[in-house]
Amino acid sequence: MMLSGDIPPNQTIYIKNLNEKIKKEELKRSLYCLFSQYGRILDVVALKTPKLRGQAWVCFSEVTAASNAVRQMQNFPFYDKPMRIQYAKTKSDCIAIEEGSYVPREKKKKQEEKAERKRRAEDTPQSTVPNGTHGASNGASTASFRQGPGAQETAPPNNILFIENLPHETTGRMLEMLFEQYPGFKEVRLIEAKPGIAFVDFEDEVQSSMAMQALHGFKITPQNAMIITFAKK
DNA sequence: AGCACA
Repeated sequence: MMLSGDIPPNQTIYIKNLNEKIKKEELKRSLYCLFSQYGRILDVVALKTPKLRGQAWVCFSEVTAASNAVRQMQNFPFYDKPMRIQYAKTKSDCIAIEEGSYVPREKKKKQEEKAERKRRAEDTPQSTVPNGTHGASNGASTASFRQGPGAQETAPPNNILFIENLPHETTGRMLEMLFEQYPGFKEVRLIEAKPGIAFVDFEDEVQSSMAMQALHGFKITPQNAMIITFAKK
């Protein structure tokens, strides 16, 4: 049983059945946030051409990351549509470049060039992104991968985030100020019996993922970088 | 359904 459709493993995953109403830039950012839990992402490609809308490619630095993503995120409801994920059929340019094997592809035929010009016109300029994603970040917030390829217990996405390593003095209000700037925020729950941890609720897993990506590693004090994972179900 | 990187 090869459910992935007979495509051999690839560092890049191909995603289809994406919600076509989402603007390209937002889609790419959300995919980046959602998939960065599986490994380092080198590139996210999404086009809004008639032929390519509703699809995207996410390039990982490791095949194992791609494999985990294909399995664990299969059918994940993303903007109200289940993602269909396969390995990409070909090697991504960004991967080839990293390997030093990149050769610019053949010049396109006239036909295709015409189609491409047409696409430029249709790919209407998207209004600039409204939300303040780049709000809070101090130094250590971007990279969330300590473990190398190998041991990996990635919790499945959850609309509830689990926060650890908080200073015991942390108040609910402090955490609210950090998390409420992200769309879908509902509430912070401190655990009285267990100082240093908290749960933060979001409307859905996509939104919790965005906040996690943005705030993981955020230093509340120099000794207290927040550790954020999806809460266990 | 549809596999690109300009």
